[in-house]
Amino acid sequence: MNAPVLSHSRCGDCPIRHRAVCARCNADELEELDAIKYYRTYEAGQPIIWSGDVMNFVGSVVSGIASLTQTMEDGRTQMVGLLLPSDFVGRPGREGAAYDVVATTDVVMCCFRKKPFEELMERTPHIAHRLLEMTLDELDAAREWMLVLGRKTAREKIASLLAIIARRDATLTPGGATNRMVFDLPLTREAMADYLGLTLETVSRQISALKRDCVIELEGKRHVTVPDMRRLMEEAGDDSDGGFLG
Amino acid sequence: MNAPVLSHSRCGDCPIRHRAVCARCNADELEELDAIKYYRTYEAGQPIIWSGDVMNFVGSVVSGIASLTQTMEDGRTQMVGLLLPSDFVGRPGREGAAYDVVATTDVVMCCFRKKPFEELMERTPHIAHRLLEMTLDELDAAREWMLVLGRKTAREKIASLLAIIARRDATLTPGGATNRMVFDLPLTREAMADYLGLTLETVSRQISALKRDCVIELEGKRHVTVPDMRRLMEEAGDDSDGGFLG
DNA sequence: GGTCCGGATTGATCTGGGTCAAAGCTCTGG
DNA sequence: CCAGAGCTTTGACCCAGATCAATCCGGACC
Repeated sequence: MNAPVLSHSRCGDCPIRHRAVCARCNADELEELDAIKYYRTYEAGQPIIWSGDVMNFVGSVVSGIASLTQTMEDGRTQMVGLLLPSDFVGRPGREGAAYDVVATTDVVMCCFRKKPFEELMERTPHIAHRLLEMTLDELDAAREWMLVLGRKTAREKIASLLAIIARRDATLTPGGATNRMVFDLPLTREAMADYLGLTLETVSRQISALKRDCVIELEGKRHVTVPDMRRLMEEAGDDSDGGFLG
Repeated sequence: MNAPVLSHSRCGDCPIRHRAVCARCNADELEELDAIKYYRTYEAGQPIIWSGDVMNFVGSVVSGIASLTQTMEDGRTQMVGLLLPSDFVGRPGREGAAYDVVATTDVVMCCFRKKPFEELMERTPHIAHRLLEMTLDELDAAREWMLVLGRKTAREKIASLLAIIARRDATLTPGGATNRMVFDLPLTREAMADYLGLTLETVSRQISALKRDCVIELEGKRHVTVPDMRRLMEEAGDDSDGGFLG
């Protein structure tokens, strides 16, 4: 069931190093990280951790998408975070996991054994500092999402989700109008519903509505073109441009 | 408009020291904190910081309640955090504030000037460590709240809020049944609505319903008695007891 | 080709919570 | 004592989104 451990590679080569916890490490520190580092793969749908389990590692997503979810006894579930490549998983200094972590697509994780990682962190202020930064980022994202969940309409929720995914995933189509974007939805309608606090039927209807109104174009069920990001941001009820338009 | 700076007092005397950032500091470090520390008061309703403002301090709430809110252009607002005594405000390493912070009741804050605080943090790993812990706590709270906002019914939302306030504020009535609790609501119906993603009318109706069903007793509009916390937790749709029952 | 199966879409209907409106409390100040 | 302001409650009605149910689509596999 557990996927095989992949080959080691120098931490400096890690494909996510630019945003990762080790971004500012010197040679000695990288050496140490390499010693406790390993890669691990998970198939789409596979659980990575269950809420309450003891977590013996921390790490970053290298590729694929994982989600953090909370579930009530009666089955209602709410996704509380989306882990995209370079996002960090794990809570240094905490024993157990606080949420279920599930691989939404096939996922490759870059993991560090927890105990030695914490020891290294103890000795290396800039790693603790970087972790604090990343945690503050997550906190901001969580709180932004609270506004989406608490106050936005279904249509605005969908637009907000598309905007977030575009911000992280999409490539500006070169040469075209500056604010055209193209990407693949990494989530099923049901997963979107769980993220947005909606039902999958409502998600489907609102996506159809956005398509009908030419806010987005769809090719198949997953491939999305946003002809005008500005328009999408308006639909999201978001005044700021999210930092990706000039 | 700005409230007067209160008298200094040794950091060791700080009434919130038990949970505060300086909980583990030695004498030298406390000395340093004292040098950059001051108290500040805000009246109920007064803004403490506006979203986007440059923040030149960090600090903790000593007494009173403040709230973090986000507002859309059309006026819809969502409270994204409740700051109770001992909670930390401010984002070390960040320039601006991310949300509006408003004093919901009269508030006393224990503040540290930001620049020197950050320098001290740079030199003092356990402060950075403590901040990371506190930020992780906030992240957990935010994500727990996402489940409330996304998936719970109005009645469950109210019960969840009452449970949270009880957990932080209430005293177990000594001698009585072990799980009886009494406290004062520190929020108006409107503020509750903003926290819960509801309207104030719905909040009022659901509180009346909980009263009618004997889940709570009300004396005036703010003084609440919970005769059986277990029952309240059930109403909140929360299987766990939140850690305060035997 | 056909059949299965796991999404996704679309329609019909229902309902929880929003909206609009009218009182009702309680405190302050004259 | 009354008047007014601010908060709260309650009622009547409405609508966005949930629920229930019927297809539909596009692979994978025989």
